[in-house]
Amino acid sequence: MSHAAEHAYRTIRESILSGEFAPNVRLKEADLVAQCGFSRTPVREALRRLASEDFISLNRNQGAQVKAWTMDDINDLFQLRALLEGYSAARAADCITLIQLNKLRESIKKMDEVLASNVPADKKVEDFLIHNNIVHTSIWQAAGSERLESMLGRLIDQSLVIRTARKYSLERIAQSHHHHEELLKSLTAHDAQWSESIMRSHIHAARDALLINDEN
Amino acid sequence: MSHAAEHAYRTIRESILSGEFAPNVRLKEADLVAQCGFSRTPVREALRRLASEDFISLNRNQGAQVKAWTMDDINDLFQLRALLEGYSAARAADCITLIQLNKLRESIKKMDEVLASNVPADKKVEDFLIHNNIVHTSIWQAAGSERLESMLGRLIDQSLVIRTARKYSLERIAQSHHHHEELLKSLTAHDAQWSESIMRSHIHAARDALLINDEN
DNA sequence: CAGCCCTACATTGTATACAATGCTGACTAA
DNA sequence: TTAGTCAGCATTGTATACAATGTAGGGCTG
Repeated sequence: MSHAAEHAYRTIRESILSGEFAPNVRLKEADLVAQCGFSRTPVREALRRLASEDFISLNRNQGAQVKAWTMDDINDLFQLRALLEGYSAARAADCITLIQLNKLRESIKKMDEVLASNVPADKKVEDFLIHNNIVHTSIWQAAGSERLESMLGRLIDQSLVIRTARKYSLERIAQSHHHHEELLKSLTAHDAQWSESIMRSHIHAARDALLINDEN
Repeated sequence: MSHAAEHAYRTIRESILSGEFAPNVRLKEADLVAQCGFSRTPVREALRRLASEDFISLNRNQGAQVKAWTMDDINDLFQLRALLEGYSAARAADCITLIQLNKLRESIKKMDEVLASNVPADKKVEDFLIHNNIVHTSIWQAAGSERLESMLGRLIDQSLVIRTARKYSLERIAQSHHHHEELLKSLTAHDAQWSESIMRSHIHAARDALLINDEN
């Protein structure tokens, strides 16, 4: 994607993720042009891409609208994530290399350090999520399917929409961390079934955490 | 998608599927404009969409190139299809309605008629594939997840690229038809595991058929 | 003669003007 | 009063001109 279009894409996407553009709000090209400073062409390109990634819906001659998610959508999303991430873990178990395992171990160690560190809880959560993300993408890569990787990437992106403004408790994160450690064991043992099961649990637990938070 | 852009999209897509645009061929905007009669704007929009659907790859300032598929890609594609279509069948088994079951029965009956009819083999195969497609999409719908539906839609579209110029033998199609009949039974019984298993077999058999053909 | 740079061209990226479309609200007729 | 129609406007769709970028080929230099 070219420079202006890429920039427009990121800008609009961030505005949706941050909640600035609320669900069901209509996005007019002219406004977006004013906001990000490029002409309509790259803005339109960004909108098409956002539509293909399910952030917005486009209706002919009626412009773009930020998508609203129902509880069913969220459940659906996590069920599919559980299925695909589980599959990804199983495949990774079969063919993960020592180098990849070491990288994984490294990231998990960093999470340990983050949890043990003496920084504010918010910062802790933020840092943790960064390494969490690395762990997951590393496993996708180890699974060795670009197609699977891109499908999962999209699903994760979509779940970011939901996560906005949610708080993760430190207890939840500690649980999540235990999953990671078990995952490292199962992958080291090259045990596909074990890896798949623990990964599925991990995703289901994440969904549970979100839905619990939602009731606050 | 708007009229001109939609038309350009279909035109280019058909040219790729038919093999007119061979793998690794570079697609220049100017040529495509000449071919489909619209201006560059809708053609560019079509190219972006085709890229997001993995038909082509785009490099900044270097235009579009038709994607080439390796044997690994094909295997990957069908593995993911087996996983997702299996999941879709399992979900459908849980919640399929009598009306949906009747529609399915109807399509399968039509396939029966096609197989029993006295038309040329080519025409038979073509008609069969149309109803085959209806059966699959009906099951996705019954599964009740739009996200799953759209993911499967993309995977199927991609497998069309491979199918180009392949011949399906009537024996293979008959086998496929047996799967459909068994699937109807398992769904009628609301048996999720059975439905998932038979669907997975169905997809794996389809892959096998393609790869066998490839060796001719 | 080989390697590098530099220019000209081919191609894509961006801006903007113009066309087409759908919506809103006022006016008319039953 | 209300339903329907039509004009004007707001907005998106398309075409095209211009800018930026990458590439190829020739000439220069060591």
